[in-house]
Amino acid sequence: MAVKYSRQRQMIYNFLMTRKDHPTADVVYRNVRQEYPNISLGTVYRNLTLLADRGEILRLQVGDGVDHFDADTSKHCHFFCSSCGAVTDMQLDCLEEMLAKAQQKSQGRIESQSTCFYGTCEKCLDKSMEK
Amino acid sequence: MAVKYSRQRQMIYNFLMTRKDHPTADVVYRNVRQEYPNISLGTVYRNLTLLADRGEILRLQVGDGVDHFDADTSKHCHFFCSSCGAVTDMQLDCLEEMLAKAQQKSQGRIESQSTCFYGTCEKCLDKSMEK
DNA sequence: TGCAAAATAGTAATGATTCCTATTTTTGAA
DNA sequence: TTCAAAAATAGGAATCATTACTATTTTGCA
Repeated sequence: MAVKYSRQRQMIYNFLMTRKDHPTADVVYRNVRQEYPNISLGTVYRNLTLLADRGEILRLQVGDGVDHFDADTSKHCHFFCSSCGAVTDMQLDCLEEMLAKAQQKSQGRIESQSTCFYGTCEKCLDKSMEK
Repeated sequence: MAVKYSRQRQMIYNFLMTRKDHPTADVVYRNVRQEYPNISLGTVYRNLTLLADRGEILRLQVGDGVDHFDADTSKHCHFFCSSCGAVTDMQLDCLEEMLAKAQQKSQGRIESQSTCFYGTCEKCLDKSMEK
């Protein structure tokens, strides 16, 4: 099943590259539709899954019941604000080391890792101060 | 909304304590039903959510589309085998340190962390060797 | 250019989880 | 112990993110 080019997939990927807020499939759909009005939601889902399966993007699950997508496939962590639902990047330099340690401890083969921190983001902290 | 005792919740929690394989709500339901035949699936979901919200159990999302639950709330990581779907525990000693580093880097308040490794477990590696 | 493989749009189906409501259980106080 | 308010339950309906289906269109190689 060789992958063939499609304008829709290109637009989905391009859109994802412009965003650092880890949009959901529905957000991708609503945005791409502005430029390409009759793209279908199914196409968005199918292509996000295809891109994720091929390792070109990341699928994130942060616990809000919806999958998020990230065009940045470099090793990094995420932070989920349980107050506003924002998903942000976090760079931590110990990830390589952590993966190595895990591989040592495991009898299986470890291929990837995902870390998410939970709490309240700066903006939401400030807002709760104001009250 | 004070929490009142219920036999159903007690059985759900007791069952979860006996298991180290991080069962899903449906697995909890099917097992608890053996001893308490007319418990309802909604009750299982409601209580798992209540227990998780109160921090007495953990809700895990490993990417298979279903939530898993863990009665072990101590700091540890998980490993998800993408071949058989098993979820196992992994002890890594760098978690405290990692949380501290993350808190340093973040302007927000970090409350918890979740790490999952992905790959193929020992059993599945062995099976694929046999062929 | 012609054609098989792949992709799409649009819609229906799935399935985990949540919601709803009448009834039952729990628990603190009289 | 009895009573009543608050909380919980069973059972079923509803939700909603995601996937599956199918007729049609697009892609890309020979």
